[in-house]
Amino acid sequence: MLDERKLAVLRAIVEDYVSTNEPVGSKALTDRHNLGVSPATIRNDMAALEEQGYIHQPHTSAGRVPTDKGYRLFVDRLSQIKPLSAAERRAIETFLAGAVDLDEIVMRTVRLLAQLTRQVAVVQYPSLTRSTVRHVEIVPVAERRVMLVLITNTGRVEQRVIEVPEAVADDRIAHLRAVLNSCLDGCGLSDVPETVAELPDRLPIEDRPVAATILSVLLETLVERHEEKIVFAGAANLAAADFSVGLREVLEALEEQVVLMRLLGETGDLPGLTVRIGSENPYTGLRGTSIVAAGYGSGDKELARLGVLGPTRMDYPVTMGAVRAVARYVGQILAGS
Amino acid sequence: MLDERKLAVLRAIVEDYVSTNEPVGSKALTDRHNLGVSPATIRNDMAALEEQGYIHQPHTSAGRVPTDKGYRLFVDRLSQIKPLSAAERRAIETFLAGAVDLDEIVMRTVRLLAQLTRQVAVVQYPSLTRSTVRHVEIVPVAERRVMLVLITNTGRVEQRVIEVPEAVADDRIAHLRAVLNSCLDGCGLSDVPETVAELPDRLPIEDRPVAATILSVLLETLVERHEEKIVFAGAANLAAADFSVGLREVLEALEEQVVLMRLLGETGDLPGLTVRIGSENPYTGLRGTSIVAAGYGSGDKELARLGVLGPTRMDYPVTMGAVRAVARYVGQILAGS
DNA sequence: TCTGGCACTCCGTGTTCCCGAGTGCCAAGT
DNA sequence: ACTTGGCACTCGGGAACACGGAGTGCCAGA
Repeated sequence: MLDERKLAVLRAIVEDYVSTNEPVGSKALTDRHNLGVSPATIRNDMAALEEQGYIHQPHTSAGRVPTDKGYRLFVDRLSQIKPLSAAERRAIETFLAGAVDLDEIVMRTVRLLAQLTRQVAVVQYPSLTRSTVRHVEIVPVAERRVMLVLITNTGRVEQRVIEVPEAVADDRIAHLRAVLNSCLDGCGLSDVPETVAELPDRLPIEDRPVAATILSVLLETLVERHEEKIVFAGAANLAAADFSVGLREVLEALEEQVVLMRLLGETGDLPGLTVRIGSENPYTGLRGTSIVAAGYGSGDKELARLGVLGPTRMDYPVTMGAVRAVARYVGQILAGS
Repeated sequence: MLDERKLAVLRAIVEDYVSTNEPVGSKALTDRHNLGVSPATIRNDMAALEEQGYIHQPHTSAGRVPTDKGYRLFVDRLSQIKPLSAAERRAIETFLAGAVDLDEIVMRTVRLLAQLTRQVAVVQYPSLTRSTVRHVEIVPVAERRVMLVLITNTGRVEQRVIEVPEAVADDRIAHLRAVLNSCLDGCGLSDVPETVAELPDRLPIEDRPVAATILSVLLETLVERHEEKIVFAGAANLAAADFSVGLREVLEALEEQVVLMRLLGETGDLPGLTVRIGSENPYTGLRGTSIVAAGYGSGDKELARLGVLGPTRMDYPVTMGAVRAVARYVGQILAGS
């Protein structure tokens, strides 16, 4: 049904269209790729490809343009992820290595990815729920106020100011802190509620009200932040691409955390690398855009996701290479810090 | 030179042009505003205004459009800041009140401002150097690693992982923490270097190398963050405005922290409220845009700035009202937290 | 100093026309 | 059974053109 040559034609169409941004005709194809056959033959193949929905012509007497289905086939079977050049890899390393805290790692990552791919980059903060507790700190800041600081193994820091029901002496705070830490050190965040459940019973009775208040805030912190934080960068690249129409919608989608979450979120077929092409993606305002996303994390567990968003007409092999590489490096950085 | 009526004409031109986005002619003016004179008279006034550079006609036989100089006069002398409606004020309060930490306050503020003005909002994080130390925490995280956490009175938290030259027992850490806090509590961040300078001398000699390491990181943290953090939101509003040309440049400027800093930074004439119109602003890519900015802070000292950026053709009275109001509310929230 | 009248200037829109790229199909060739 | 060259056809997009209308500047009169 789709012999070898038809696939080659499709591949050539995608490549040419991506690089020229103009519908590609049979003549141009035989000129730029040596397919060894005449334009007429190509036309027959193109008719077949169109018949099956892989390409489409905007008007009679125009060249062909790949459809979403065509891109899909291209990504799945006709292309190979293009690794980064050594120079690019070095650039990534040096650029990311300079970051001093989590905020900066994320910030640098998203900028790097935007610059590397010349598209909009999106990075999700490492998930709280999948990381583990490194330290819990309780700090008195006023007579009846304490600050709770939670530090995770990914370097994330959460803090809350808590009103406690009564003034508490410093040594009692210190004791509570010690107990908490001995319980929670290394504990997965999703296991915290369980671990903490019967903790008040092990405390002197007079400390229980305070402890309960603090613990409830701690638990709240965990669930509240389950809706993750996401940042993006490179919006200027959108304007550069000929996004004349729909730019508005795309920008709006980018500012909706929820939409972004869903785009990055649902994981795909390839191990770790998800490509969602045009109409495949769940949000109607993004019909004309594709998403290339990957999970990242320290070690083997996926902490969060990152990716880029660009016009359907993007250079998939290069983009996929960049996303995969950046995801790996960020993982390493997080593991090492 | 500019009598009362000419000013009225200028005001009318600005108002009409802002609302219709089309060059406004003498006929339209007499129709929409009752100026009590005929179109011919208006034409004479317009000729005078053009002569002096307040308005400009794109082509012969087109209406007039305000120049930057015209907008400037309008802002300075012809308009009054328009206060928000009660409903809007309530909306601000409830929206900002829900924030739990500094990140969220800033995030909500920038979104709120974008939504309120339908333009791009820009918010600078409260300056570290102008705030004071609320607490310093030193937390051992591994054999030879400690985490330094600095909490300021604005709720900002900075943390750094530090490699120390030798393993340090917990009680020595605790002692160092106590000393640090007793020195620094309430200390203005800019005074920290001085305050801390001779601190190692007051410690047991064996603690000094460790203390020195930690202190140097602490000082580094202070200066590093002097280049402030800035966020923006509402880019979609740019696309909605008819920014057909230059959108690219504007988006690029928005992603350049440095440019944003300068835009917000230099404070202007009105107490706390800066308006920079079109070519008045320092960055060439932003020729077609105006910035309305204000300082905000808890109490009377200005911690940082916020503002909006939009086309020169913006509704200045309303925008200025919104910016001023939001700045005030954020100040209150920060003071109260 | 204001006003009505008048000739003039262009912008934007709509129309028409034409060129060229690209197609589909067919008949002939391998 | 494919492939190929030839050919008529289609249609989009740019150039040329005309025209209506909004707006102007200027002048003479009130």
